Amino acid sequence: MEKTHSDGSASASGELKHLRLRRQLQELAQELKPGEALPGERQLEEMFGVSRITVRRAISDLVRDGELVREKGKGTFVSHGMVRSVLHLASFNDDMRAAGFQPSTRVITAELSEPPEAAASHLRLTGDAPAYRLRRLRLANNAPVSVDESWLSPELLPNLLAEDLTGSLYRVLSASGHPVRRVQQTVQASAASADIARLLEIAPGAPVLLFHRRSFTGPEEPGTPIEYSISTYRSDRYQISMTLAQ
Amino acid sequence: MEKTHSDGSASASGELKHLRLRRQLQELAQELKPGEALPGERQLEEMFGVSRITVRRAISDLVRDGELVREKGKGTFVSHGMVRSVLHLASFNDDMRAAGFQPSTRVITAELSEPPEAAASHLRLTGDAPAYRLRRLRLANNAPVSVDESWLSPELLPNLLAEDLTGSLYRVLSASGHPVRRVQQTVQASAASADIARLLEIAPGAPVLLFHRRSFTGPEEPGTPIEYSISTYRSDRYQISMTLAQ
DNA sequence: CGCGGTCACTGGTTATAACCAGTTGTTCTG
DNA sequence: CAGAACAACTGGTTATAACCAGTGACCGCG
Repeated sequence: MEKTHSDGSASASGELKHLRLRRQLQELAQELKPGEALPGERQLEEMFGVSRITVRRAISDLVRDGELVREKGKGTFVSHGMVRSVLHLASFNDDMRAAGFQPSTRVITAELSEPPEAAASHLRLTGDAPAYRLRRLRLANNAPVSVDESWLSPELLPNLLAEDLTGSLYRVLSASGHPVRRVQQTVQASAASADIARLLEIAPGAPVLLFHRRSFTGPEEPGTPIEYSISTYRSDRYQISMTLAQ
Repeated sequence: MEKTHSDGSASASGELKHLRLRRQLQELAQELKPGEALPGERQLEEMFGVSRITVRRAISDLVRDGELVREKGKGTFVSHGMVRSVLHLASFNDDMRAAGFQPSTRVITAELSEPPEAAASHLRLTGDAPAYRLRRLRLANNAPVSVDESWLSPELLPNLLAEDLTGSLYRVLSASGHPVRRVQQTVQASAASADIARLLEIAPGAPVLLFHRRSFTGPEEPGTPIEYSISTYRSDRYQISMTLAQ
């Protein structure tokens, strides 16, 4: 059998090879369960008669869309599910449970450390004054959904590092006498940085939902700043829901 | 001078070539103004002594992050600015003006057409009943910010296609006796599809903020469905802001 | 039996090359 | 002078190739 050869642009049918392969791989993935492995890249290039770079391109697109997951040395796997969250001062754990998932939290970092400018400014820290830095991976059914990076006031929370930080942070703040009463936050779409991507098990550059949050405690308006945080959610496993009226 | 040659992995300094080049290109872009062109890919490979695929990789990352913009046949350009929107029933135009941008709207499609299942379901259309389909590109200072794809009820709006659709759609609905009183929407991060990417002048796969919206009119609760829409916003030019309290 | 090394696999990076398709500017012809 | 054709540029796609680094299984040695 004579092999047809191509150095660029669309195939005979007018469709780009990587787009066609992408669809083919989607179909292949649908016959598998979450966590199951696809054939390796070199196998796929034999199976579909394309170059490895075309295979990688098709897989990269699917990885970015959250349909596939790649692990160096191990392979490429079928991906997971999604949570929809209403915007309110609810805990991650409650949201996950409401959606039928089993939440858990892995504390990656809990330390006193010098905060970035935005956090220092919100927490009204002067000079090189340190703040608590918590970096936590939030999971649903043991699959990563978000990375929360929080900076907290050491003045208000002298014993924070002695607390159990694997549950709701807001519950911990409340039990310490500092319930979060008000939050200002922004939401945007972004591309996952390399280290966040690794934690969330997504490709660097995959779309993520990014929250920047400034939290306040105390009864007065606007309240005393207590937390500055950046939360990064996997786009395939988390979205926001709301009702607006006038 | 002897050319050093590499077939993979990190350079002598331990840093991946495409990451180093990415930083170098960021610096180069900072010396330019939005809209100004970078040197072409083949020039960049000469300038930085890397292969074209490495140049393309570095540029792709910056395009995905919204820092650069690529146009086939024309070149690669420095990118634009950002709007922050509070979640409310405000118009796109008002939001843009509030942020100091000059809004405009380009109507790409305005037709009667068969709606997708989700739109038909919301609008309570039966069988093959058509709906109005509006596809509009929303711009700020003549640069694309979002693509709005709306499906509207022909029953409530018999003369919609005769209206001026380059302003606020909600104002048109209001003037037709059907003010939007309530909206249910979800927000997620997603990767731009090829056709949306083209309209928004971003790379296919770049992160975008995706709104799915169900709008209701009329005084009763929940109201009469009048619009189903999907809006896709460039992540580098649009984000959401909110205050939550308890 | 346990640990370390090797091998065969995995994905990741980078190279050169070829070709396609879009854009723009210049030149030639009617 | 206007339009068409051509050339030189642009980014986009795909190929083959080489090498790197991670993973897991298997084998050999202590």
